[in-house]
Amino acid sequence: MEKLQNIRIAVDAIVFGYKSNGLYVLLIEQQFGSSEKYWALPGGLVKDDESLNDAVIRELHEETNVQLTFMEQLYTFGDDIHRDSRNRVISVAYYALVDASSLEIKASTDAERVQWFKIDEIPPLAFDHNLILKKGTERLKAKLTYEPIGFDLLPEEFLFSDLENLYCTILEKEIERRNFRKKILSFGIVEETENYSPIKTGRPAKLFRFNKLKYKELIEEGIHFEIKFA
Amino acid sequence: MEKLQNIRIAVDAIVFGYKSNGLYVLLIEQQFGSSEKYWALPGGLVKDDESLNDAVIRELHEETNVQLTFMEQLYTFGDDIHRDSRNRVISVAYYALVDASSLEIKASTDAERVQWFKIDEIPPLAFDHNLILKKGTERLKAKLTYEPIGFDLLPEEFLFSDLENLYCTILEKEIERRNFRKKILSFGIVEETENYSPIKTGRPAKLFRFNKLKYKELIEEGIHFEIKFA
DNA sequence: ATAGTTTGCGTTAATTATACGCAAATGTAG
DNA sequence: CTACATTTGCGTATAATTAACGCAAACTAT
Repeated sequence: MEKLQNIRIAVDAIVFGYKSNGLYVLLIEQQFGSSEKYWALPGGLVKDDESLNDAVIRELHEETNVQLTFMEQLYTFGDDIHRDSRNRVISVAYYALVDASSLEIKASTDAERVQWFKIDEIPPLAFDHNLILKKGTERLKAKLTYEPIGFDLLPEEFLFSDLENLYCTILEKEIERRNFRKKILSFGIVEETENYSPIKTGRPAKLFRFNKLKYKELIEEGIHFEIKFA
Repeated sequence: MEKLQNIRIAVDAIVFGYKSNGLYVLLIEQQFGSSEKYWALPGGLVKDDESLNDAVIRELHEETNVQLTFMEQLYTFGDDIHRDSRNRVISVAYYALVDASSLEIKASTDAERVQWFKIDEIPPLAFDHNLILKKGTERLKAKLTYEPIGFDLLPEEFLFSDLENLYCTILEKEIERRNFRKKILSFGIVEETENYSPIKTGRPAKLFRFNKLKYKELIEEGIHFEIKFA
């Protein structure tokens, strides 16, 4: 007769948002026991009849109110047996992107407070969530260079300088503005709209849009999206 | 009062091996119920007090006898609630590499038979293991192009033509022999030994060795290993 | 000896990346 | 109204890398 496992399984999500001054992460404040409060990644236990994916979506909906533009499994954290001091919990971590420019977040009953934190100003988090976040940030950086997910952090229509700044700030690298533009345009996945930015400084700038369909077509044909820097 | 979860957690491992005529995977034959036998990836339930990593190592040791040269977490399969028809089981899949040229495998009590299968001759597997294997193969292909893990499939000392063939067969691409050699050597992570191959056809060939230490040094300095093909 | 095979080193042309130059189109300060 | 600061958008010269191929060296088998 097989002895039943005593391991719990949870999901946690890193929600990334970009604003012009940096990369942000959504954290919630949770109460532990009677007094201790900790900031933590949104997440919770998986239900018996629910897919991992659904579990993440449910937890995010319960605790925040974000409209995801991208989500992907990150890693499963189960090597540290005591990552949760109360029970053995294995966490399947996800990371997601949102357009933070058009976003309201809510604080529901589950989580007392929900707040954006700048990626380089993260407080000590519950469990091993700092570790999860580190891994997530590395993955985001890596992915940004070989898949066009930067657009998922921006509004539908955006300035080239926004895109450029996004790459600069997330990858922490300098970029040559003119070569960057040439490269992105050469892929043929970004098209200009007839709209102009309302910003009133310098030469008026066209707004651009990412053509996801076109990108998928080109992938079929075998193009290789890559943004490298010195 | 919190209701306990009724979800089991397992690990499964894809063990890749390379022989001169192709890429292979290690499968075990398992008995289900009274009559049905299925080939499956080695794996099993995680123990309460055991890390995920240890669980994989233990299962592989119990069921096979392989000496791993590389192992990494692949993906966690938990979206199909009925992937195991008996219970809800979430599987954390790993993939590993071995030098198959110097390898004996055993069949222990757990698994009746253990066998290498060529990657394009895989039978229908238990659970969703065909899906896991597909994802693992894609990951191996991708990783091969941006990290020097091909060496983990070869013996300590190898011929350049072996390395070249490995890349050709796994990535299913043609490569230009002379440019490939130049590229690999230009990274400075492969050094020639004073030994020669015992093969008695054509010009005698030097044996080469991968310098892992040197690779790590160069990574620190920021080199970017990449093998691309048309 | 001669043919067949694989290795090892090289050269050249094509492509891609890098580093800039500079005019256009606005707002703003004087 | 003019000069200036600012940001956009397009271009060009040069360096670096990649792709395509030539060919001799060093062996074995016949």
